Amino acid sequence: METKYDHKQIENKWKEHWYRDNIYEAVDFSEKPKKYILAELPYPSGPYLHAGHMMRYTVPDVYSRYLRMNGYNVMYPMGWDAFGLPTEGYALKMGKTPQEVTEDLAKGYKQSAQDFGYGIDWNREITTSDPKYYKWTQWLFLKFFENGLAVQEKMPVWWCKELGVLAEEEVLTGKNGEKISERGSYAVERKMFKQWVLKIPEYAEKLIDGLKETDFPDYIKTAQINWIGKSIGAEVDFKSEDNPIRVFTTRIDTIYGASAVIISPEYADLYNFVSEEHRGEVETYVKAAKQKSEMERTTIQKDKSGVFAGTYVLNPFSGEKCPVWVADFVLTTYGTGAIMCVPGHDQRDHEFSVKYGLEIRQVVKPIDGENTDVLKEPFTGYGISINSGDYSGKTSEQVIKEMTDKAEKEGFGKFKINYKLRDWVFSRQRYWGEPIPVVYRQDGTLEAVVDTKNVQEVQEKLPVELPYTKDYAPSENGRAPLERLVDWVQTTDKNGNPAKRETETMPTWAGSSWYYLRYCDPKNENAFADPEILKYWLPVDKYFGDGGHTTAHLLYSRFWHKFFYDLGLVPTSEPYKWRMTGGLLLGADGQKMSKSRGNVIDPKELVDYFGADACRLYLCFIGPYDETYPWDDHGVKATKRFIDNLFLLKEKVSSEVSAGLELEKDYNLMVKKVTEMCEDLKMNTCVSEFMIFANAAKKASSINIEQWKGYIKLLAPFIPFVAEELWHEINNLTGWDKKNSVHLQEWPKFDASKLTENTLTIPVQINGKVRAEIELDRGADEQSVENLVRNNSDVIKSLDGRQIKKLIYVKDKIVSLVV
RNA sequence: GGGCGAGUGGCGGAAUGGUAUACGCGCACGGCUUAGAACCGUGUUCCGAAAGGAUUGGAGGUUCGAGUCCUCUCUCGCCCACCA
Repeated sequence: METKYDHKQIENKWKEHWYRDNIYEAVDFSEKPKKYILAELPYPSGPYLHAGHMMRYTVPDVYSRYLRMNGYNVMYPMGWDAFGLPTEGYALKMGKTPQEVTEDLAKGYKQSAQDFGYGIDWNREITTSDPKYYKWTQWLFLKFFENGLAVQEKMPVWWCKELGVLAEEEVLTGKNGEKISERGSYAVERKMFKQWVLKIPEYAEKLIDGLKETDFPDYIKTAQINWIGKSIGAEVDFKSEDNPIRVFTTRIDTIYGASAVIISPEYADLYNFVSEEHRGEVETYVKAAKQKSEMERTTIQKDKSGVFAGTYVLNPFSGEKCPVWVADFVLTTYGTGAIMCVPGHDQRDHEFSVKYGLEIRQVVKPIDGENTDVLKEPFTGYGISINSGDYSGKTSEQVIKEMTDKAEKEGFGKFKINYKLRDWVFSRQRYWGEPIPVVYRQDGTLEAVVDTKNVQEVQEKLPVELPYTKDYAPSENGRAPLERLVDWVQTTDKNGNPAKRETETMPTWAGSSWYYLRYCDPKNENAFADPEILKYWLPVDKYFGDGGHTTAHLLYSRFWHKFFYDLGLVPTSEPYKWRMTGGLLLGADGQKMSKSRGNVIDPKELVDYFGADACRLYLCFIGPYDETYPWDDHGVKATKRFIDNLFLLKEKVSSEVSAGLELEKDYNLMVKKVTEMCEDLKMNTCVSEFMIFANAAKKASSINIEQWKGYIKLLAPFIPFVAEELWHEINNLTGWDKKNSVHLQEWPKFDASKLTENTLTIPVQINGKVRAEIELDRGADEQSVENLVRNNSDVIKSLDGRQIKKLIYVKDKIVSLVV
């Protein structure tokens, strides 16, 4: 295509100046007000940033450039989340070590971010796999350890032989309901393993409460609240000759309707509740359930199954005998692993009871007295208790309180809050991650490598460096690869006795849980960050990231932050003030980009061919940030054409006083709108405004030089290279001086007096339909407008003799007639 | 099954309760070209020759006035999924 400028030459020239002089520097303690704009850091997994990254980082870059020109001290940092599976996977594929590829990939990513002209302060670049960085990841981990929030627990975890242990969040449900790994789509199964876990449920309440302090959009708040899954209820014992069975319920008030107590197949002392005669049957069932759990237990089974255990327990309120059943729809990992089955008032219990012929009894009736048939359909709402002894006639809320109190007083139960949020499995049987800085003493007990408060010890012994090895591939047996480095594993404890190092490593999430803190003070060797500097920069003002991270990364890092806040390590109780989730960029065919489909967009090719500015402008123009779009070559061509036209418009610029008069309104309106839209992050409509002005300017006889300068400044955040070029040209700046960069200039202002005209045309509606237009003076009074309307020929024609019953005049906007 | 979000031209999309379809793509016609590409100009929601009429997934409602607010309903997307 024909082009009016040599984008390569322009880009190379300005890139060189900008980054050498670090014009996008974020200054600690600057007098200017600060803005911390953050976009999730990428994990290096290819030689160049991919198209999705461009989509993720361009709008935040435009926004931070806008803020910088508006007088803010802006930090828009970038780093590389190099530890973890993506980079390790890439290294395995390339037959190199992760260390080697990380260095190359980080270089390539940095280069591509600069090719795109991102306004990043590169003095703050970080890499999570850099020992200087993960020294502090380890130190922070030890804070959790010292405070009992990082512990080892034997627990069922997702496991697959390709990847080892996976976190709940790394497992997805496949097309047929089978569980697969997020990465690689391998079949996963449940296994019992001793695992490091972070006790995030201890912060469940604070994580819910803290949302109030943020300006997150509601859908993100709700997603987090739902994920945490708070349930208020009670635990109650059903007595037996042996130990009682304790159940968790949110509806203790329905206990008179309990037809059974159901325990999960993995229930700890299950066989205490199985009679001799039912033992065989139960064993078969438990075995089958286990099989299922190892294969595809979670295949969506609306179909419930279970077996009678042959024994009975006593309902603590009614004193009735209650049969004990075993069923795999009851989860071991939630509540107590046992439930009371109330078929009249719970959907699942209803299905189960219908299938096995258990008694269905109504113990709550709707408050409005409507008839319900619990035999057909359970009634799950609150209402009035019936058939419930002394409790009958009282409201559900009342009964819940009274029953819980009684259970507590008499010692057979208690008030209880449960959360769906589980312990965060924090160890991985992989090589490429932060070594967990703990040793096993000879007696098998654990010891932290250092006392985090002992400054000298920290400097001497952290980080526990990940030993270099070419033999880093995951083990067939799922054991940690570091176990194979026998010499490394051997160490000593604090007392000089032989000890063994922990060989498991932290998950990818570790480094990214606190990276936004490190950006504030990235080179600090004595602390993860200086408290005073953190106080200056925190919280993050705007956080842009991936939709998939709403319940994983975003929750994790809030958890870390809140814990650090409790320790007095960070100055704010929340890390992020505001969050926006970005959409995806699809291939031109509307499908997710993938090599197998052959629809992958290569940003390097695009930048080479169209230039960075055209690509940036297209990504802004394509639509709102949080939506998903297919790539469209025609779209970039259009933005490229727009930039080309700037080089034609340039010829019309004049410094004559009379120049550009006809554009005054267009220009001022554009400044006003673009300013407001940038504030609202509506970059797509900003581009429309630029085009509208260009269209008007094309028709105008001349453009005033001041208008042109303002236009270039408005364009600067969007097309930084061309803007810099045009700025230097119009100002006759021949050499480079940082302070003359367009990106450090002040944002244009608009003249409100140029926006309004004295006469305007407004529509006249008759019964809701526009029938005429009238011309009037701005601010005209109702009487004069009515005269205009009544004498308007179109109105007279449309009225066709009918009388005006009512006239509504919205000043300077519209006239509405009712006839 | 639950939660959240969204439905506007052939397409991406725009619209503080106040002239729906801005801006761009595509398309059509014209110009420039030996020709094509590129570029430039004009037009382009639909029906209709026009006058006019219809139109924001569908059905109701509130209002002088609804894409926007309320109720019901359909479809799609994302997240979660037996959490007692």
